[in-house]
Amino acid sequence: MFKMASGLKEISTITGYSLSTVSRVLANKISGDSQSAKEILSAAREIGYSKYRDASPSSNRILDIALITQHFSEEFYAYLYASFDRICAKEGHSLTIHSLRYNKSIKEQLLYLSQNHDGFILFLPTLDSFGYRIIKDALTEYPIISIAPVLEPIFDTFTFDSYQGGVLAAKQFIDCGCEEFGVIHGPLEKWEAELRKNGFKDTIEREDKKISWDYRGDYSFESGEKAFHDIYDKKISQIGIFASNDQMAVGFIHAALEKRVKIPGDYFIIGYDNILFSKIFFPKLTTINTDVDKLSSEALDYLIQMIKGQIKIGNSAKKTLIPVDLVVRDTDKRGKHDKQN
Amino acid sequence: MFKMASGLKEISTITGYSLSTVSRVLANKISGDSQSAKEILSAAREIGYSKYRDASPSSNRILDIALITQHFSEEFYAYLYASFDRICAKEGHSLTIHSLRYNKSIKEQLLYLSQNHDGFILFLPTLDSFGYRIIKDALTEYPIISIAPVLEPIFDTFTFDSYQGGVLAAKQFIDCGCEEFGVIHGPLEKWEAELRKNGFKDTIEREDKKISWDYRGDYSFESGEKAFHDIYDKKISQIGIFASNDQMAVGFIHAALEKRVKIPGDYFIIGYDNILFSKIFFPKLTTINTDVDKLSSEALDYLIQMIKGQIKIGNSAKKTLIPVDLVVRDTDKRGKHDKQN
DNA sequence: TTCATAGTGCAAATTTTTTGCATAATATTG
DNA sequence: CAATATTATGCAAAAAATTTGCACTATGAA
Repeated sequence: MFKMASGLKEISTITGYSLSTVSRVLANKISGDSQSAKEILSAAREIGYSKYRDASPSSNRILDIALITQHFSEEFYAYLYASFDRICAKEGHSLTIHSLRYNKSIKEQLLYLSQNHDGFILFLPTLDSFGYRIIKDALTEYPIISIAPVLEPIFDTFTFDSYQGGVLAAKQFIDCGCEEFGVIHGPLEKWEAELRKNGFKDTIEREDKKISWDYRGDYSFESGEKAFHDIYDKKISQIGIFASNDQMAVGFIHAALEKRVKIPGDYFIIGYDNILFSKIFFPKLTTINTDVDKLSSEALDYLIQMIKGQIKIGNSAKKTLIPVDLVVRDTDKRGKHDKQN
Repeated sequence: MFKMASGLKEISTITGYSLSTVSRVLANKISGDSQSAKEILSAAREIGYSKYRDASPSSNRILDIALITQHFSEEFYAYLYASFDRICAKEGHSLTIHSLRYNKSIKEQLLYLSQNHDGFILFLPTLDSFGYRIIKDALTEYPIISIAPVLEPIFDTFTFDSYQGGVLAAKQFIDCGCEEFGVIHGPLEKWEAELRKNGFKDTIEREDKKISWDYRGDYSFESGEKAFHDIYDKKISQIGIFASNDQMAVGFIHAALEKRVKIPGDYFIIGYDNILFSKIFFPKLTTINTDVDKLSSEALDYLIQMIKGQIKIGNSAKKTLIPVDLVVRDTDKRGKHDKQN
């Protein structure tokens, strides 16, 4: 098996500093910004000397950050991981990705991970407040942020401004002279789906108009198809529809095309997410785009400040909303030949 | 900051065994299968006692396995991660995912990771033999397997049987009475794309027929569209086409439908990968399915045996091919109402 | 120039880990 | 079933690793 003697002696040999100096750096008795400290910390990390993690988080040493989630076989997850990794690499830190196991205690798993990492980014959309509470209590003083949308955050949270997404969709329809409005909801239990819809609804109502059709979907392609059949049977048309995600929007369009219904024309639709297929398939979907790199970058900067002690870990959890933007393609009122933005 | 005294003393207190016993377990002087060893190793892992990794890899302790790749924002990566994680969870081990950084020495990054992990699964499709050689030399004796398709593997390698995929596609067309055959290649530098095509070609030629049209794509949706325009301009039709991946197949179909060309009917097409959209869009794509769970499971079992010393780490690299299967949907000759399999 | 501060190495002090020895528990064999 | 290995265990001594007191050096501010 692969062996590597680890200890102060080895670090001392590698760096050329005496045992005492090495010891003091690792015990935080020498400022982490000094030349010696940098060399010693980097050597310590390299040989895997574990006590190094307690040392000088305020210094410029490489930080080990864990993104903690539950894997899901969806494009979005691949995007999220790639984005966080890219941003993390830019800052010179190291990112590892972990999926929580349901058959084991969450607390135990996180306690273990906290040994090898300097801070956590949580993305646990299915965890409830109770679960977050347990984590908070198990790891007081440990730097943790969350990027999952929740109503009452326990940790400082960075999420997309879903409400604003709904507002943008509504404004676009209104600007284009739409008179009728409809909504395809996401699943009830998803907090961000609720916000998307509310942003849309509130904006429409502020203009003294109202939502004349709605349908409760579950984010799936199939539920988008069903939504179309619902509205088609009701013989409603000439309506601007906001779907809570692109999959449902694409499902809606797909079902519509089979019935030779025109989009845009008979129906106008705006989705949410800007998935790969929304820009490939015809007609190209107008949608709300989320800038994942921006989320990663803000979240990471904040976490790093926390780790370095520049932000203290408190009990109140602040929420930061990352703006989203409208990508005008072909399915909103204006159609292909009259773009804006 | 979060603190946790670590040392034999603490482990001794937790488990109730004497310091000597704890020391001996961690130094492999007591068989890893004994009751005491299990308790001590598990406590050691929990408190993050680093030397525990040198101890008893042959025992039943939880193994920490690293999946090492370069993140990419594609559905497939999310699938791969989720699959490996699921299988790993089933075996009771822990998986972490890491993306290599290009601006830093690969050797250094892997040496660091080897400190905290018991073995590596490499998925580095863009790495050349030279790069693999460096890794092998830096980590002799360390358990590593690869799941990236290469011609001359340096590490024991598990990949899908791409060649067989091509064979299956060819057989399906032949069984359906196709007389003309075409291919949309993947990019030249991708070894598995070459295999897919060769399996198809060789099978066709064994029947004394030949490929009458081919097109070099790059795996993208757009190159599938271009492929259609190429064949359409050449006025070839009534031909069975094997695309090296689903994205190109879907692009081809999409372009064809815009020209009111019939699929199946004028063209028959089989893709490769079985991506989500291939089963959603109309016409539903006949394609080659890869069983990612099977790959994960075989690869992982093998790696675990390596870690436990049941398979010795040698210099010759063996290749294991995981079978693939044909998913008959609507775009091959038989069409919707006459399925087989 | 003088003083304060931070970093350094040596060697002594302290803490942590390993090991020799005696004994207990368990498995193996005739 | 007794006799004999084999393995696990704890205590205390030995060894190894880490920390700290002290003296000294370099650097920057007053």
